[in-house]
Amino acid sequence: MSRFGRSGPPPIRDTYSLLVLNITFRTTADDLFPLFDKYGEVVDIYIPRDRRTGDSRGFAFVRYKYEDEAQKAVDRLDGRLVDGREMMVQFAKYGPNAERIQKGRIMETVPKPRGRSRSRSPRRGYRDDHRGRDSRRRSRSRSGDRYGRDRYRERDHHRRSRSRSTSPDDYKRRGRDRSPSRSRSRSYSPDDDRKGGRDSDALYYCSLSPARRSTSRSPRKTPPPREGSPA
DNA sequence: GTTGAGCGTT
Repeated sequence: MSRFGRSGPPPIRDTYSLLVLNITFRTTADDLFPLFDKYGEVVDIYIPRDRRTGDSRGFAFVRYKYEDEAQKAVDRLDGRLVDGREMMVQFAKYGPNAERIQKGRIMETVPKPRGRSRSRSPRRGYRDDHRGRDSRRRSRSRSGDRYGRDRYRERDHHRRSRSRSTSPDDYKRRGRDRSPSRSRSRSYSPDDDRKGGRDSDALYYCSLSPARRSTSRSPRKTPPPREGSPA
């Protein structure tokens, strides 16, 4: 989901995507918005996050409306010091659906209603795209060993947790909680839970997290106790 | 609380 489009991501074919790399993990889209918006009309900004922790992966996607503005932003914002780190701005090479895009613009083979020429070549010349693509998608950092171990531990923990769930004790607790007749009689309705879930229209830039700066930029040291307590 | 090559919707 985009921060600028509540109705969904805007058409990427009409926008120029820029890839911003080397940004801090604390940098948000709102931090890049004023920087990129100054050099052109930013259509949308999206920063992929981790589904586990929810933190930024260290890069962002900025979409411009015009190519010249995007090029200018690349030339200007490339190497700009943001939050103490130089971010690298460059045109995106691949689209969200792994489409090949040039100069930030998708050059997908649009289904041109050219008559019978539509189904001429089923698939051909795509072998080059399949190679050299396995380097990524692994851990987001070179410390993947640590993450791999952590993930393994997490998996083990999850397995153990599930194993514990299947223990007679838990089973008994669960069996007591849910009645066999009730579980079948009553079915939860989505409206029951989400009733009154009013969307926040005032939520323009929900990425704004001033608390981040407050906690990070304001290393407020805890007030020392009245007396030195022995450790 | 950490890390740093890369390409996308929570």
